[in-house]
Amino acid sequence: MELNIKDDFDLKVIAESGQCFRFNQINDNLYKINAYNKILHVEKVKDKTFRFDCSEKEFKDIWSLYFDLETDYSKIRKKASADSFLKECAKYSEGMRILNQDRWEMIISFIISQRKSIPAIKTSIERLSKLCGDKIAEDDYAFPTPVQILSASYESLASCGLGYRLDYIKNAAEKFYSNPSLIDEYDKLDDNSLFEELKSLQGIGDKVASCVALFGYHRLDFFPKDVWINRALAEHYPEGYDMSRFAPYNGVMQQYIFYAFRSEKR
DNA sequence: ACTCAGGTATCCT
DNA sequence: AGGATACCTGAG
Repeated sequence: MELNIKDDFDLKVIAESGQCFRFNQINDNLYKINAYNKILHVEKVKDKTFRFDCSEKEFKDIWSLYFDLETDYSKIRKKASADSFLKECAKYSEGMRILNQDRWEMIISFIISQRKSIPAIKTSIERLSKLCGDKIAEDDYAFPTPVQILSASYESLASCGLGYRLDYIKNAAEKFYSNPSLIDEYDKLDDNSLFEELKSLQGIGDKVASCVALFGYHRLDFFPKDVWINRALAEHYPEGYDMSRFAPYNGVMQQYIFYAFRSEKR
């Protein structure tokens, strides 16, 4: 199906914003997404017009929410004009959206992310999915469920390059296997309680908890601080960065800074 | 060969 | 509360 999207929607910006690890470029205007046990190809066919290789029903049921199409991102982006550096970042990052991604996948993916480069994170996730996730296409595998991870042998999991994070992942799998409704119950919590619950998991600290809250629970006010953000803030806000100005959209501002600053400095 | 990567747990003071 | 240090492994 084809869709005209007037609001901010740039595949490259989203794919390289670091919020997703299974959203990859095939060629200039074509991207492939692995999410929610499905493969989706999205092609930009002309300005503001995109082709999705799925039915209208599937789009309505899954992808509309995944892309957060009900939220007006151009409106949020304009708020960045209140700050000169953010204005510049937002302009560079036009087309950014915060995806609604699978919560369990975000928990494990961001546990994996610690002290890894983005390519290395992607490699680990692909290996893990191929090892124990459902086959959903010719050479594509869904992200494994808790029980699928628990059913895999320790040696086979270790071969996914997870390193010391493997024990964290197994702990999380046990916790959510024994209480499958917990993942969605977390969504009833307010931001601070959610943050504390996530941090109670082994291997989840401030940064990973913020990422899971922002990208899995769509709490748009979380502002994950990674090495790039810390460098950007040190360089541009030596006196300190004031979070209160952009509430409740600090997380969107964080994505603007991350994408723009990392693209420029890398 | 060697450094560093979207950090966190643990052990200090 | 805040600072220092070790940590599996892959990508450049």
